[in-house]
Amino acid sequence: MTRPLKTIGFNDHNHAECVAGAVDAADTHCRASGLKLTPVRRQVLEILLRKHRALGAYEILDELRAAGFASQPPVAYRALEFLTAHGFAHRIERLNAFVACAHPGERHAPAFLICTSCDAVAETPANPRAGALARTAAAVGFDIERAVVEAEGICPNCKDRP
Amino acid sequence: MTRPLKTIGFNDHNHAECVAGAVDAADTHCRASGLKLTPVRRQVLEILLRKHRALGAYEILDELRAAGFASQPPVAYRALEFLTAHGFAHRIERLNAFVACAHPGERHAPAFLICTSCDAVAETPANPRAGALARTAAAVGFDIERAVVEAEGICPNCKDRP
DNA sequence: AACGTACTTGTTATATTATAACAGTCAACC
DNA sequence: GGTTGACTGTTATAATATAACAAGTACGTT
Repeated sequence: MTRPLKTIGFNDHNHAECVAGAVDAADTHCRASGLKLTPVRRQVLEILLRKHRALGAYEILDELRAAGFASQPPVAYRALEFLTAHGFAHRIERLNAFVACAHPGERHAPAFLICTSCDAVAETPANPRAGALARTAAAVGFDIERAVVEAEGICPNCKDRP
Repeated sequence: MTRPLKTIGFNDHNHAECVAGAVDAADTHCRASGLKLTPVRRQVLEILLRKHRALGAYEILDELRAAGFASQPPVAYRALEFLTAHGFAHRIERLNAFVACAHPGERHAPAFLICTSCDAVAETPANPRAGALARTAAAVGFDIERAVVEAEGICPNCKDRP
């Protein structure tokens, strides 16, 4: 039995397993779609998954360097472009940072909960076609193609232990 | 008689009047609240209102320079900090840019429609406490303090004249 | 008027985030 | 086995943002 309300990112879990599983899933998806999960890309995905929070491009670059990869900015940015383009990671506009995707593979419209106390970022599905904004947009004739939805606040863990 | 559906930012209007009115409103609000709408701040607000789109800090800086003000980055950033802190302007995270507020004065939670074709930005009221994201947050015990909601797409003007 | 205080501005320097441009590498395909 | 296209490495630089401190200004108090 699953606990859906706990699956959006603020709960404890077996992290090694979670990382390996997500990398495997990305691997499988790439194979199936003719995409190349090259060593740099895989490494960046693994870094994001392991840190399990939003990382700036230059933090990722430091980790890449530590892992023996090239460490010039374009290396990180190109890997991140690949990962975000194919839904394996997302950019958090508010933080100029990146997180591994919680629901990789499927095309989806994510929304994020950002804890301002511990910097944790949780992803949750959004529906750009529902809600007041979608109705407003429709009413004025604006066609929404993509939406950035990032809520900042205090996560349950930080609330419990202030 | 007003046309409420047309008031969110994509319509034509008497722009000189709209700028002057908004600056006056800010002026009045500042006087009433003990805030200082200093020359630089007023000028930045006027620049934002006149351009009527999202402007980067360095674009604003160029305009400030043209108007005879100091032109080092902190000058612009400080004015923008004042204007955004008091609700006379908003930061658009997606664009690293700023827009004049469409509903200055009142404390409010704005959402934005950003046209990817003509760069127009329209503001519309959002309610962070309604909607699916708010329910998800409540369900997991996340307290939302602030939300970034920025939809990108094609505005009615660009749709009509492609 | 003289003073103190809080805030605002001007300025220098630098940090942080991101991309352009081009040369070299590699794997897949014909 | 050569061509092609994608990926990587590297240099350089662009774009966005802030720290730190000196100097000026408004304003209430004496």
